[in-house]
Amino acid sequence: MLLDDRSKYVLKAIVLSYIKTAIPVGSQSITRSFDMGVSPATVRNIMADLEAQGFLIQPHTSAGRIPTEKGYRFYVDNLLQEAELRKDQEDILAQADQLIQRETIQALLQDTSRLLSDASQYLAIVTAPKFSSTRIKQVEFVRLRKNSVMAVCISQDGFIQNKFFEVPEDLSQKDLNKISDTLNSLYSGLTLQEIRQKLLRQIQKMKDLYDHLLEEALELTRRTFIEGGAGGGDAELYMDGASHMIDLPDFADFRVMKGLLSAFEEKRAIVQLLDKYIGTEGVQVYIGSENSFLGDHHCSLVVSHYKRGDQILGTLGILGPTRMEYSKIIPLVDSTAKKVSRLLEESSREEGSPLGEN
Amino acid sequence: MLLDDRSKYVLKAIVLSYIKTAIPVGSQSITRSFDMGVSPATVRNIMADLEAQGFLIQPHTSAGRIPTEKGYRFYVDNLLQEAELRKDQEDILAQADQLIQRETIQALLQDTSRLLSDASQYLAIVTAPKFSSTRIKQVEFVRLRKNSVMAVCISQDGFIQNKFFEVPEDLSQKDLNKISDTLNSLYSGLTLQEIRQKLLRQIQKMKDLYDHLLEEALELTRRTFIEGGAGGGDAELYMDGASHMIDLPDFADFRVMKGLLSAFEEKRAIVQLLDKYIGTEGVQVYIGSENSFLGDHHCSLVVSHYKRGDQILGTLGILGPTRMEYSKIIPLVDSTAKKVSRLLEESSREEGSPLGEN
DNA sequence: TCTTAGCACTCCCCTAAATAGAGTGCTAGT
DNA sequence: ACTAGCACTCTATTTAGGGGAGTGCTAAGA
Repeated sequence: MLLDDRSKYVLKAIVLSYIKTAIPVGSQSITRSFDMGVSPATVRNIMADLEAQGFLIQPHTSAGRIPTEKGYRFYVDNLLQEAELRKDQEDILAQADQLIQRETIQALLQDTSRLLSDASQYLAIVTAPKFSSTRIKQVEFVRLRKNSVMAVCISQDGFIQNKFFEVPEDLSQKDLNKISDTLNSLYSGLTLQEIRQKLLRQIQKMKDLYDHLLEEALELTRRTFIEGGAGGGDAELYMDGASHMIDLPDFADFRVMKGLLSAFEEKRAIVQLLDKYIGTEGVQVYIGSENSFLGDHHCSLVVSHYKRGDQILGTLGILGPTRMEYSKIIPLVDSTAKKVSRLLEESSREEGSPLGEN
Repeated sequence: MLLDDRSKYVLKAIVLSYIKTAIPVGSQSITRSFDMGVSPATVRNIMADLEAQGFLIQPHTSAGRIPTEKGYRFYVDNLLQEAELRKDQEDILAQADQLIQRETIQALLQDTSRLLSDASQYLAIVTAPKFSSTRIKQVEFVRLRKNSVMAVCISQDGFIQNKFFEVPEDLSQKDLNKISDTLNSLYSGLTLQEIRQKLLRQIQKMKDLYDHLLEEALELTRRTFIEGGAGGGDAELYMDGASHMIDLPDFADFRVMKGLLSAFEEKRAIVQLLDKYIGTEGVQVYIGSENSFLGDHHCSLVVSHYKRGDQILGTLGILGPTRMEYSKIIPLVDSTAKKVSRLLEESSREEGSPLGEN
C-alpha cells in the first residue's frame, strides 16, 4: 500500500489531468505534460502497479487510466500539499470576503450559497442552523385571529422562525405582549435544551403560584420550543448552481442528471446527507460511494461548518462530480465557512447583552 | 384562413398525435388511428393545404408533419371543445381538492406548486401576492438590537413578511408595542395605496399635535409600507417539478435544458414573464414565441390567477414544452386557481372583522 | 535489477457506404 | 372530388473499414 515517490507523482499527474479534461490519461501524455525524465514504458509499468493496487482503472483495454475513488481519496489525503492549496489562496479569500453582514442569518446563507456556486461552478449547499440548537434571543407572539397565534422566534444569530398555534382561549394582543415580556425575561439567551429543563422546574412552581397569564405563557413556551410543531420546518436548505452541473461531461447520462435534479427537489436526502457528518471539525471530503447518495450520483462532497464560538450551527459545502477540482474547492469551502462564522461572531458582538435592554 | 371541418379534424389529429408521441405525423398514421373514411392520399392533400396556411411544417421533405405554433394556437382556441376539457374533469377536480388550509399563504402556495407539478408532470410556477397589493391586517414591531427593528407584516390573506430597519433612536420593545397598537388601529384593513394616502394626511396633522411616539410610529409606517426596503423581496416565487422536464424529448438538446435551468435559478425572468400577463381574467395560454422567453426555450405557459373577492392576488401556472397536454393542463390550472381562491376566501371569512378584536 | 526501445495487439472512434423505411408529391383513373 | 399507384426524397440505422491512441510483453542496454 505504501507508494514510492514516483508512483505518487504519477498518480497525482493522472488525477490532475483527468480532473482537467475528463479524458482517460495515457502514459505518453504524462511524460509529455509532466516531464519526469522517464520513458512512457516506465510510466506504464508504474500505472500497471497502481491499477493492481486499486488506484486506477482502465475503462477498457487500450485506453488510458482514470482514477478510482480510492485514487481520489489517496490524492486528497496525501497528495494535496499545503503549497497546492495555498496557490490561489488570495483569490479564494477575496471571493469569500465578498460576503457581508445581512439582516438575518437566512439572507446571509442565501448569499453564501450563491457565492459558493458562482465561485466553484458546482452545486452549493448550505443548511440553516437547527432551530433547536440556537440560543433564543427573543420571542414575540402575534395574534392572527381568534384562537390562532403566531410566534416569531429570533435567535441570537439572527435566525428568524415563525411558528403557528391554535390556542384554546382567545388571547388579545395585549395579553400576548405581556406573555412575550415574561417569556423573554425568563428564557432569553438559553438553548432549547436549557429551556426545556428550566420549563420543567417552572411548571412545578406554577402549581403554587396561580397566575393565569403565566400559565398561558408556559403553555405557549412549551409548544413553541418543545413540540416539533408546524411551520418553518426545522431543516432549511439553500442550494444554488444546479445549472452548472448540466454541461459537465460527468453527467452526460440523462438518468444521472435526472436523479440529481429530483434529489435537489426532494431536499430531504440532501439534508440527511449533511446531517450525517455534522460534528466533524474542519473541511471534510466525501468521495463517491463512501456515501450511498454520493455514489449513486457519481458525486463528491466537500463540506465544512460554520459556528459561533464553539457551537456548530450549520453546514456548508459543495457537491460536484467525483472528478472535482479539490485543490480549489477545499480552500474555498474552508475560507467561506470561516468567513460566515466571523460574520456571525461580529453580529452577535454588536447586539450587546443577550437579554437586550427592554 | 377558414378551415372546413375535415381540415380541422386532421389538424386536431396531428396535434393530438404529436403531443402524445413527439414523432412527426404522417398521413397514413392518421387514417389508421383516427379512421376518418378517407384515404391517406386525401389526408395528404389536406395536410399540404394546412402547411401552406402555416399550421404545420415538415422537419424535412419526406417526413411527417408537426404543428407550428400557429397550429397549436388554432388547436387551443378552436379545437379544444368543452367536452374535451371536461373529460377528466372529476379526476382533475379531485387533484385540486387535495389542497388544504394552511397557516400562511406561503405554505399554501408551496403546496400548490407541488401539487401542480405532480399532477401535470411539468414545471409549476406560483407567485406570492405582491405585498403592495394586499390589505394589511396587522403589523408588529420587534426590537432586534440597539437601533435595529424588524416589522412583521401580516396581510388579511395570511401573507407574512418581515422587513428590517435601522432606527435613529433606541426604541424599547414596550415602545414598539405601543407603536404597533397605534398603527394597527389606524391602518388595519387598508391596502398600501390607501395607507399611503392616509399617511399624507396624518403627517399634516402631526405637525399640530406633537407626540413623540406617534411621530416614530408614522416614520416606521412610512418605511414599512412605502419604501421598497430590504428583506423579503417583493416577488416570491414557488417552482416545482424541474426534474420532470429533463426527460422530455423536447429538451433533449443540452443547451435548451441548461438555459431553462439557469432561468429557473435566476427567477427574475420568470417573474417578469408572469407579471406581464397579470390582470387578464381566467386561464390564459401563451404558446412559444408569442413571448420571447417562451420562444427561446421552446415552451408554452398556461396561467391563471387566484384572487380574493375581485382582487387578483397572484399568478399560478404551468410551464411545459410547446407540445404540452393542453386539454389536461388547462382545466388543471383552472380548477387549482379556483380552489386556492376559495381557500383564501374561507380563511378570510374565519377571521372576523378586519380590525380584529384587540 | 531497473529502465527503455520496439512491436504486435486491442479496442474505440470516426467516416463512408449501403440499406431499409416512412412519407411525400404527382399523375392518372374512377 | 377522391383514390390508387408510383417514383422520389430524405432520414435513420446498420455495416465495414481505416486511423490512432494506448497497452502489455519481450529483449536489450545501463
